[in-house]
Amino acid sequence: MGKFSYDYPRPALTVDMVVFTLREDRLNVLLVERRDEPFAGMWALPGGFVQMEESLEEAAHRELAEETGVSKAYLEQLYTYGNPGRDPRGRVITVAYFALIQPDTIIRRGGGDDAALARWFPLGKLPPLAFDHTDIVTYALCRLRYKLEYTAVGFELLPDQFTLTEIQSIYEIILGERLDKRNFRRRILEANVIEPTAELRISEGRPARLYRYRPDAVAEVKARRLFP
Amino acid sequence: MGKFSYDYPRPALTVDMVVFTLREDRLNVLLVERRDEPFAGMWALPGGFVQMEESLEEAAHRELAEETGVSKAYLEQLYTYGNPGRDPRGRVITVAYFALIQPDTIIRRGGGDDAALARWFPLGKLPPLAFDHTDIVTYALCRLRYKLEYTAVGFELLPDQFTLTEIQSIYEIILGERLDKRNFRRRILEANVIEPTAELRISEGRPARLYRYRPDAVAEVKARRLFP
DNA sequence: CCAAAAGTGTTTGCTCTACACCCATGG
DNA sequence: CCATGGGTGTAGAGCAAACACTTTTGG
Repeated sequence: MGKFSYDYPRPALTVDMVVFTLREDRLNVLLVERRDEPFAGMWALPGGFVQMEESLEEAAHRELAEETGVSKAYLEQLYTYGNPGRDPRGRVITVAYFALIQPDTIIRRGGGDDAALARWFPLGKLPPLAFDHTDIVTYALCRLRYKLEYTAVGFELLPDQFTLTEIQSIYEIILGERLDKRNFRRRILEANVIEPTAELRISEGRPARLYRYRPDAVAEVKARRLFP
Repeated sequence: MGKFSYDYPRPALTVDMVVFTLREDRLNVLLVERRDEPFAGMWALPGGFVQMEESLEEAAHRELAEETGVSKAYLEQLYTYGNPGRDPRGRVITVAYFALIQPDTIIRRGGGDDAALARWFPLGKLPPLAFDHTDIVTYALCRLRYKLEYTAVGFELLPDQFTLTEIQSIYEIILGERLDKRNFRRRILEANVIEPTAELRISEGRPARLYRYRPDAVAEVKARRLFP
């Protein structure tokens, strides 16, 4: 490493978030409209500068809260993008995160001082994005699908209590394929990551047992893939 | 994202590499001895500052070449570490990479101007490391094992031609367990990632067929895990 | 009693694992 | 001909996939 000098010019450092949620049976991504150049008027991932006294994860949580009002979310570091030229104004490195939030979380559309208009877009109907953000979204989706098969991350997209049919439909939406009801139920119950509650959800048809995620469940599943 | 100002104070940005190779039937990590404070005299991961005109990956390749003379290596981004306080001199974010290089690659021990003494250490005999580098090595090993099961990354640790017994022992060393010879051979051949050459390796006992990695093989294996 | 969604087991095929002997060469 | 490492197949177990009907409630 040699002489460790601080006199070099430094790139700027930001965090950007790919925030997923479920709306109307589709996976959606949160985007904000840029007010300033470059790419003014285009949509972009929410994000911002990392402050000097906060960790990267804290920066991600803070930016998410500032721009959307969401204070609790599952966050995971995705990848760090640093090609020169990805920002026309100069050298900007961004640490990308992906976030999962529960449906019906209220998004504050343009609350904080740093906030622009924030909107959900269903995947597949994304507008052109600023910077290299389309690449980031593509990679985030790939990672989400991959993680879903090996971990219990799908529960982050559900409210605290949910029916088995609801969680199955989460998996079907994200993976983009239909799953067998009996096999799915058997596997998710054998995986021991959820437990039944005493309550039922009453709607049309026969009431459904409500389950909750077991907080003590191991996040990473060692054995073979859980799902599908 | 709001007002995109460049007047904020900026953290410094480095890349650090966890370079793995095989030596004497053990997985080894390359470390350099620090000459300057802080942690002068301690061992650390090779790495250095990202220049303004190079990508992160280019920076990693350049630092690896400068400090070790190694110009060709498999490189993959691992994780970005940015806790305030990880460097006592100020805010330094590091993008960690892991690298795999073929055995018997000659390491230049202190060639370039930026180079300190570089040495291989077998895993399990690592000295205390500077900064948070022990965490980084631990995570890199975890990721290497994980990737080995789902991808064909193990070939990066082998010379261009190799015998089936040699690649099996790579897997055994990294995974830390013995594998069944027949099952291993069947699976690796069915995976279609290697092809036989016309040559044999002659040593003690019956000569062994040499194989080579198929460059057109898909790196990520979609189906079930390949190995073990 | 009808519509709507919840809930429930078994059979079949396939994949993974365990396991032992013969082969080719050099000395 | 002996020592050394290379190379090969099969049987059994466990896991995953396909598949259809009964149950409970509200209207």
